[in-house]
Amino acid sequence: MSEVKTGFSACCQNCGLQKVCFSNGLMKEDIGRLDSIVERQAPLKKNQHLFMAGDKFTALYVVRAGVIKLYSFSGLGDEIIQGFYLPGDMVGIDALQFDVHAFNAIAIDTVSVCSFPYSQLCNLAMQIPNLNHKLFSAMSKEVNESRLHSELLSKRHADLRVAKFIWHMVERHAGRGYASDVFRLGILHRDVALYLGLTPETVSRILAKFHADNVVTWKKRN
Amino acid sequence: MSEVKTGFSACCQNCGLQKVCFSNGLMKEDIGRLDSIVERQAPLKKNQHLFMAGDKFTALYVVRAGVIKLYSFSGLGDEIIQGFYLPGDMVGIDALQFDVHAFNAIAIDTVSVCSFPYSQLCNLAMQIPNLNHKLFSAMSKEVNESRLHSELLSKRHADLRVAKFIWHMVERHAGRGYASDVFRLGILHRDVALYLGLTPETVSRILAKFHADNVVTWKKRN
DNA sequence: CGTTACGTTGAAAGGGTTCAATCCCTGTGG
DNA sequence: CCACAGGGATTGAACCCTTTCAACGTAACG
Repeated sequence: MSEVKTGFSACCQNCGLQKVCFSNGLMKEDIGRLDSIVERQAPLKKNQHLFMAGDKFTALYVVRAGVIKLYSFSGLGDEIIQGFYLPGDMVGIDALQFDVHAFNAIAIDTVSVCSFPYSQLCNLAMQIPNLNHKLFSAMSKEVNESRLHSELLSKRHADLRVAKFIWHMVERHAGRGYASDVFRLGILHRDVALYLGLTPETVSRILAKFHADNVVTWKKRN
Repeated sequence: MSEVKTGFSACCQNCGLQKVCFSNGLMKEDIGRLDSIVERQAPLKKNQHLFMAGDKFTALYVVRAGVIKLYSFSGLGDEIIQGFYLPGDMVGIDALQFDVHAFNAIAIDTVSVCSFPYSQLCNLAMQIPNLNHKLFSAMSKEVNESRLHSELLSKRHADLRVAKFIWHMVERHAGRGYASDVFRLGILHRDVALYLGLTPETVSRILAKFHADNVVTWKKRN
């Protein structure tokens, strides 16, 4: 779906996502070694799970194309959305604490991922200090993203949340070199609402208001 | 302030926090090596900063006694509280992404911390696979805590947020072996409110309601 | 003993939720 | 090719809860 050039990356060296992948900045030689442990499975279809809460932890993933939604359930029934992962983002860090996944990860799109078996990744990291640091950095990034989410949720006014959310998505797209002023956001209003702690109706109304003010234009476009 | 037995831990070996510290589970010998790089400075006084946003990253910290508040500012003026760190918790992970601290860390209490200079910690981690894994695990824990915070904030009803917050604090105290049904929560209502995305007034009202229902009792007690 | 900072309590106002009805788009099957 | 079904988006009106603003109470500290 999303207009991503996957770049037909049979290997890391000519992957179009090098600038956003955690491998960015490693020496060519080291990237090669990393490449040798990557497993690239068949793409996930829409609504297929990458992993589910409770699954045993085996590997860290990097999104290659599409969007992954991380979510869980609270108390009874209500879904909580923790984040959306775009190409280049690392998924699965939640499982490192207990060797078991704490959340569910589902494909919103058709999604393909690079899979890094944890034990092998660890071995490699022990030999390549830079790689180890990159992993730390990626995890720190995950923490900070999550804190940003908290910041969003603590805004009292719904329009601020929506505005910041859109802005954040624009930035992430820009950081990936995609056209950032016009892009397809393959995320349901329902999911945006859940992510922002709002209802779909509210999101709809606010977007309508933005539209009226010509801040944002449509056809699933921004 | 908080009735913590600091245990006069001149070194890690006889520290009372071993069970909650990230070093938990390492071999005695390795803990010794870890101990050799720890720096234990003079305690922070109330309202003294451990680090501030923008500070260069030099070390990871583990709280030994007291409570650290992690916070930042949004847009203009309004404070956002990201979390409270109790003894045994690791602070400073936010800085790993860019080698610069993203948030402010301030002492709520009198606080003492163990400081682990990052470069030395890294060196050590490269030699002790278990230690490296513990670091990953600690970061994952940080991510998951943060996601829990998001979950709190996405609750619509204020009383649920407060209840879950108290419950979470009770659990954390219990996990540290403190009396979990009666403890001193050295956190201002103002700070609780900010952490929960509410106003102090609302928190006050809800606590009063809980009190009336005999769910929670007082004198800064639970 | 007065000052300051924090907590409580009250009443009014505003904004988001809720529930329900309608619309729109996509995909399906005749 | 068109009609229909179904999921999601939109819109409307009433309600409810939190915020806001203000005043008052209270504990700590010099």
